[in-house]
Amino acid sequence: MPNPQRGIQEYAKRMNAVVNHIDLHLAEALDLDKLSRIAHFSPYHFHRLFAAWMGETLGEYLRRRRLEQAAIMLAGQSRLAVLDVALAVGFASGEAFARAFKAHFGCAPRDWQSGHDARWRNYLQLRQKLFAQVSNPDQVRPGEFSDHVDSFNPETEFKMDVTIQHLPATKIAFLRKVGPYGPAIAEFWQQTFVPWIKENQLQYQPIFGIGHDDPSITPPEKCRYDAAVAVPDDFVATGQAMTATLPGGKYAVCHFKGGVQDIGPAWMKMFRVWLPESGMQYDTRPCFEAYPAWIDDKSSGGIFECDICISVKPL
DNA sequence: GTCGGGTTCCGCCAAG
DNA sequence: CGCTTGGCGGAACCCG
Repeated sequence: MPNPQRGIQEYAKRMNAVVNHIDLHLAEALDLDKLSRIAHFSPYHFHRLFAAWMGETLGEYLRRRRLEQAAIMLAGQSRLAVLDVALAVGFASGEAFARAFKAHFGCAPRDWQSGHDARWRNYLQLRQKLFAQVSNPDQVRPGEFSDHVDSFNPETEFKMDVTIQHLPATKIAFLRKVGPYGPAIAEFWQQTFVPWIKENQLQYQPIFGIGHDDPSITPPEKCRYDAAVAVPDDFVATGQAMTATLPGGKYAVCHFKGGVQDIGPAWMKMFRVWLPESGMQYDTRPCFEAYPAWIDDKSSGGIFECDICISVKPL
């Protein structure tokens, strides 16, 4: 009779297909009927399974994803029209969007947008002050930068010299972690992902860390992270692993070298400082960190290198 | 896997 | 002028 382990993997595969489809087609009309067909379940059965699997109903998840995408777009592009953002994330009217946004984030879309704009203008001014005082670092009072984004390690080389690259689509196998970003990610690599890629003889393939959510917007316990490795087209996933295709297309690529505590702030800087000034806008394809291949002593001393890749499209 | 009913929330019109 | 809020009918969702 059927193996229960197989059953769980089959459910995971179907649920994952739906979640993937939602992220890639956020702007389209996605109702229960359509998504349940993708999952190969009947609508009503699917609804229950999804809620049990994800900890929120399909409707709640879909609305949350749309609002979070919108929040990212608004925070990064201060001149984007609210209505355009609403349509881009799949709301069919600006009114419904404004209401849902306020209910979720506690403020109107426009206030969120201008608030972020003001915060980051302020941040840029403080940063210029810091650079002006670089010959006399003692004059920078401790606590002047209270926000976590300012905790750059001097060892860190992060110059934001960004190039726009056209990356090819890549077949990947990945292990997903849902939970707070930060130290838990490093632990996840060491204890779960690295053993898995070694078992599968994949340690010399390009690898990727895919952060699907912005931790300043998505609740920490809902943040999704994929540790991924490039695989052949005919690769069959083993264990908890899933396969997917990393979409090709335009990415803003920037090299990072530094401590694990600085990678988060580097992402923030890219999104909130570089992106608004770039003439590009964030696209809904996933963003990721790219590593040429696994190196055993990669994180020795806490210093590592990677390329930060942000999916973009012209304004 | 299916059905039905209560409820929420969307989408349109209008005004602030 | 674009965005937000309020009212309202109806569709979609949610859950027993």
